[in-house]
Amino acid sequence: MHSKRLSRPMGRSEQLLFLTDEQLRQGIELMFFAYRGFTADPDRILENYAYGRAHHRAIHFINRTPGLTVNDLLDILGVTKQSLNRVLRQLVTDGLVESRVGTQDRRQRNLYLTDEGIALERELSAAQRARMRKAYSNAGPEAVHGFRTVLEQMIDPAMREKLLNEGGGS
Amino acid sequence: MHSKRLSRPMGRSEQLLFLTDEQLRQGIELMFFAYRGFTADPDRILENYAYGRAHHRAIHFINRTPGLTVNDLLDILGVTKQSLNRVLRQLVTDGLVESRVGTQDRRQRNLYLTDEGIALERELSAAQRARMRKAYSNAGPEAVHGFRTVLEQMIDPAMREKLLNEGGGS
DNA sequence: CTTGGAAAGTCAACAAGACTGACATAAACT
DNA sequence: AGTTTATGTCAGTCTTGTTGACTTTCCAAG
Repeated sequence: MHSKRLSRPMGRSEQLLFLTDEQLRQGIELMFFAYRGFTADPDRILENYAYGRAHHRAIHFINRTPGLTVNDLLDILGVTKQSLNRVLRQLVTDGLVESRVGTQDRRQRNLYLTDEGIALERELSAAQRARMRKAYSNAGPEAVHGFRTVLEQMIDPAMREKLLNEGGGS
Repeated sequence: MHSKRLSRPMGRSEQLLFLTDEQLRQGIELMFFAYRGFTADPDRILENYAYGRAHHRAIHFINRTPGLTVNDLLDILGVTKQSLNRVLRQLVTDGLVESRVGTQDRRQRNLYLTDEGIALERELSAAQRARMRKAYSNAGPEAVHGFRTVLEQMIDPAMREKLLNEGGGS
């Protein structure tokens, strides 16, 4: 255990980390309320389009990695193909997502946002980034680093590896 | 780390915080994946009881504040009373929650966990605390402080006030 | 005291978005 | 040729949200 030293004197590591059940409970509730705040803005926007969080997630990751396959998206989102397919079909029908037959492997479908899809993605991510930016600014750079460090630890190990194999940590 | 160039000169705080869209996007995805990890353990446990996340939330907050009214819980959870009522009815029927008619105002119902309810709450929160404890330990005390600071900033202001009026600062 | 409105809670019906299972098609692999 | 893989679809179920209509209880104005 790599324990960072604090400026003030401390006892055992439990004390250092304030790992009482009460402290942990506060952390748990913080996650709950913060996640709700985090999704509030996009949820409001999506109501105007008769879409839901599922559509947002699909749009987000297609935007991040244009040309990814349905299977790639399935791995990221962790839902069933039937569930994803309903959402994807709507987005393709509505002209927000384009599904092109793969070039090397023609069983695959490569997914891309259309101009309209890009426009919605911008609207959604702008709102979410604004909230994130405000939270970061108010908290300060040291806090942001800690925020990221703890959150990374909370991700399921298998998923964390996948992310590191592409996103490239800071 | 590929640093993006901005079109305008950065203000001091922005420079410090690296608030590029790419950095913010990483924060957004971190929230998404971390929240999924955060709820994974309870979700697994709840399957054995044919309950869902909604039941977990109700149980959690009844345990935290025994005797709270349905309206109190409604304010915390931010769902409709009809939605909460279904969940609550199941829990009462199954003998995990007791609903006592209010003493001063008999329209109200004060909610308490039964021994069985307390047992399930323990099982769920033990799993969640274990994950939180591990994340905290791996990240270190300074990171934990930053984590809490940023998350607090992400909560909707109205909700944050409510929490401060009871939970007390760290 | 009565009455009318507001508040708390309940019942019923419906919708979004997860799930499973079965099956179809096309392409790739062996 | 036969099997596996990638994708898509149909049908049905479950959880958990929603709205609308309703009862019971409380309180306050007449």
